[in-house]
Amino acid sequence: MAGKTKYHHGNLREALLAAALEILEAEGLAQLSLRKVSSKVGVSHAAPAHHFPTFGHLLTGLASVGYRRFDAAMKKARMRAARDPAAQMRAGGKGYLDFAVANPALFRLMFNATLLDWTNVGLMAASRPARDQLREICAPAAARHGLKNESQRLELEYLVWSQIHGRAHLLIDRKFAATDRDSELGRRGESLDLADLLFR
Amino acid sequence: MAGKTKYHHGNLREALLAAALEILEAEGLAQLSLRKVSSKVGVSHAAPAHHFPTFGHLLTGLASVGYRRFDAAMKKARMRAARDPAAQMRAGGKGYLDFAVANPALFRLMFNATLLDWTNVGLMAASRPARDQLREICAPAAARHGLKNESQRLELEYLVWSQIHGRAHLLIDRKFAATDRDSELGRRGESLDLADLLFR
DNA sequence: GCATAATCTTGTCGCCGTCAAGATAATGTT
DNA sequence: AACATTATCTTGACGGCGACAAGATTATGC
Repeated sequence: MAGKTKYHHGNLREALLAAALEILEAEGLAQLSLRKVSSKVGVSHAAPAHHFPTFGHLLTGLASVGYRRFDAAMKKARMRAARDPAAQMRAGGKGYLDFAVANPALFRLMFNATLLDWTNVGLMAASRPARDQLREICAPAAARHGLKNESQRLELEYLVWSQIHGRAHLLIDRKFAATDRDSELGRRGESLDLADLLFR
Repeated sequence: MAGKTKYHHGNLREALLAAALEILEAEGLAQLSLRKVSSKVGVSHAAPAHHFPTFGHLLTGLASVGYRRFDAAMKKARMRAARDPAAQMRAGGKGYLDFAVANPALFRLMFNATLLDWTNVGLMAASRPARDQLREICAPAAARHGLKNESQRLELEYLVWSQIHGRAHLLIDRKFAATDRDSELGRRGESLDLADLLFR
C-alpha cells in the first residue's frame, strides 16, 4: 500500500497537501504551483487534477488543514492556562499569534476571501471550531459588561477578534519595530492589554 | 505630448500604474499581469520593463500609490471630525476602514510583506505619513494612561493599530455577519469601542 | 548636426494551469 | 474466475505568463 513505484499512489491527496504546505511556508504563495507540488510528490503534472480540479481547490484544501491546526493551537494554549476569563482570553490570543507566526503564508491564505471557495463544505466545517472558540472566550467579557442582545455580543467578539487578528497580521508583515518583535514585546502586550481594559 | 500613435508614450509609468490599479480592484491580484496591463495601456508586452524591471517592482509602485491615498483618506476623515482625542481616534479609524473597503485588493497588497520590496525608498517614503498619523492619534491616549517610556507608548500604538487593522482585514475578507456588514455595525463599532475603553 | 542615451517592439525561452486522450490498476458483478 | 466498470495516473498539447536579448525609434545633450 505504501510501495514506491506504483502506478496508483494510494494516498495522493494527503501527500499533495503535505508537499504544498512545505512549499507554501518555505517559498511563499507566489512560488506555489501544482507542477512543483506534483514533482515533489513524484507524480506527473496532471496527477492532482482528480483530487484538486483547479489550483483554487488545492488552496481551499490547504486552508482547511490550516484551520484544523489553528483551532488545535488555540485549544492547546487555553488548556495550559488558568480558567479565569482574562487568562483564557490572553491564552487564546497567544495560540492565535503563535500559529500565525509559525505559519505566516498559510495564515494569510486562510483569511484571504478572494483565494478560497467559501462554499466548500470541508472548509466551512474546518473553520467553524476556531470561530466557536472565539465565542467561548468572549462570553465572560460580554457578561461582565452587561451586553444582552445578540448584536452587542457580536460586536464585542468583533472587537476582540479584530485586535488579535490585526496583531497577527502586523506581526507577520513586519510592521512592529525589530526590537519589539525580537523581545516578543509586540507579540504579547506588556504595558496595555485588551483583556486588561475589558476585565479591570 | 499626449498624442496617440507615438513610439514613445511620454507618461508610461503613471499610465501603467493607473491601468494596474483598475485591473487589481476589478479582477484581483491573481489576475493582474504585466502583459494585461501593457495591452490595456496599448503598448507591447515588454514595454514596462524599463519602468518596472520585474512584476514585483510594479507591485511596489502600486503600494506606494496606495499608501499616499491611504494617508489622504485618514487625514480627510480626521479633518471633518471634532478635535477631541476620542473623536480623532474614531475618525482615523473610519478613514482607515473606508480606504480598505474601497480598495480591498490594494489594501491587502500594501500590507503583504512578501510581495513588496520594503528597501525601496519610494515605498518607505510613501508609507511614512500614515504611520505618523497613527502616532498623532495615539499620543493623547498615551498621556491619558500615564505612559512614559517609548516602549509603553509604542505598545499602545500597536494595540490601537492592531484593532483597526484587524477590523479592516476581517471586513474585506467577509468575516463579519452579512447583516452587520450591511448595516455598517461591524464597520464602526456601536456597543463597544476601543476609544471608549481608552478614554472613559 | 551628431553622438549618446532613453524608450519601445519583436521574438524567444521556460514555467504555469488546464484540457484531452490514453494507459494502468482497483473495484464490483456475475 | 472472468469481465466490465470505475478510479487513478501519464503523456501531450494549448495559450498566458515573467523575463531576457536584440533591434528599431525617438529624445537628449554636446
